[in-house]
Amino acid sequence: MSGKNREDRPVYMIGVAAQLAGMHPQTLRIYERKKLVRPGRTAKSTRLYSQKDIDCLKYIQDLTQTEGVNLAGVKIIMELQKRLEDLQRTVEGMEKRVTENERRLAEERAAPTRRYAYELVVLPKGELVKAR
Amino acid sequence: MSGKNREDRPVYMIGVAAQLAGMHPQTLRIYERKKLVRPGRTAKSTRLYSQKDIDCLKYIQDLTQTEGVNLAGVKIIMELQKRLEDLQRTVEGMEKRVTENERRLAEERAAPTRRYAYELVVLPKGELVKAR
DNA sequence: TTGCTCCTCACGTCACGTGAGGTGGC
DNA sequence: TTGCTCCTCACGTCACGTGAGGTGGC
Repeated sequence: MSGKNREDRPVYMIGVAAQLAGMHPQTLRIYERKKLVRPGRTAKSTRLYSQKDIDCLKYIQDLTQTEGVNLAGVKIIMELQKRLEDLQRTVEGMEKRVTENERRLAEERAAPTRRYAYELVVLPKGELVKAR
Repeated sequence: MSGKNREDRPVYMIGVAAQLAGMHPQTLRIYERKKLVRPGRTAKSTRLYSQKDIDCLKYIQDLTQTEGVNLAGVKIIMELQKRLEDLQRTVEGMEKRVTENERRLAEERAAPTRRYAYELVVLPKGELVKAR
């Protein structure tokens, strides 16, 4: 993976970002102070927002306008969402492991003879095995 | 499992519940209206709070007082917490399944000879097996 | 009767969004 | 210069907790 993809590249100045998100520029400054969004900065300290930041702003807007959540709540909700997504990925990874293991286990049980037969042929030519 | 355990039994009337949670009784009524807590009711519609309800009230108090979250936020946070706990239980169940399967798989691989040896002795007495 | 319960309505406080006012660099 | 950026301060609105006021059943 490369470090930053297109979505992560900070490109919009605050005025454009605010317009894209349908918000007041001052609101974006408030959100940054409360650490809800972390735009990049130019050397001259002008804020630069990425597409990901814009998406985040829209999500915050949904929580505050539609759901009526305040900013303290938004912060915690976003953290929980992140933890949920991480855990969801963990579950998916484990699901793969479980089905893979169960497939192997079934394989191992269905065909033990085949494997053993191979182990038998490594005996020296002409030798006999006596059954009890 | 029995349906209700000790924690779930609604026993405290609103005045006692409010005292235990360190809140105003009226606040408890507000929380019920917003569906943050669902106390039981007597036939005469007097609210009855369980220990679980009291714990829930204390959790809400922590979110509102310490974290500054409003009630809309509390509602969503509690839902997310529940989903996280459910998912956490799923992960634990899967972990058990993974380790159990991997143990069996290792067992199956470490001792194929033992199992095959058994399969060999079911041959009729005195019969011979010729190696290639 | 006392002390609880139920409810509704009103007020004070605080969070937050909007906007004004003044600055500085492309 | 124009239009952006940066910042701080102030005001209006709304959510929510507190409490009053009036009711009814152990």
